[in-house]
Amino acid sequence: MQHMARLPKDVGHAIREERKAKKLTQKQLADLSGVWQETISKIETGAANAKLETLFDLLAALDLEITIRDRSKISAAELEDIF
Amino acid sequence: MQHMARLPKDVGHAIREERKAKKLTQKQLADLSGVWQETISKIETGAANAKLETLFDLLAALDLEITIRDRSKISAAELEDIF
DNA sequence: CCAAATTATGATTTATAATTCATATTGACA
DNA sequence: TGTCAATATGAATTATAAATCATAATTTGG
Repeated sequence: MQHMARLPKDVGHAIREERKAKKLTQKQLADLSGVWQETISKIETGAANAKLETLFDLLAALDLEITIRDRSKISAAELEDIF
Repeated sequence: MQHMARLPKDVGHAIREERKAKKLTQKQLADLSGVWQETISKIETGAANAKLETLFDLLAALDLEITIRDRSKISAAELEDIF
């Protein structure tokens, strides 16, 4: 799955979905990433405005990365249909 | 162009390239985004670990967005060749 | 090469994220 | 529905990003 994000809360949603897809609890992700469970909770619920380093720590633990691109590009949903 | 990012400094490089591609100075981007020129400089040179809100302010001003996806997906370079 | 524009750096202050601890709330399921 | 696991919340402290100002260094065009 691919997640488009334009606001911090979009990132929280993506993290939560990917964590659940990998069947991890917040505590397990905390142990894998070095980020506290409480911090993960706040990021996932949108109550936080994380730093990039924190985000990348979480993405690395979930084997994810981000790409930066024009908003006009083909949508994630369309890409999913192709690949 | 599409930029893959796994570390904060990758984000700085992407911002700088996209700003230059759009022929904007740091000051102009500052005025567009509400982020200070000094802050943009520090992010672009990798001397900063920005917050998500700051990143999204810059991306919006540059008409960019991010996507979050598995690291194993087809590479940005390959996608570029297709679209 | 000079001058102006652009970018970078450093210090200080202010705002806020992350950590830490404690505990409350919610969710899963026997 | 009672219990344990999982998640959320809140307070206090610590760490650090952003804002702000000043100015130095670098780049660019004439």
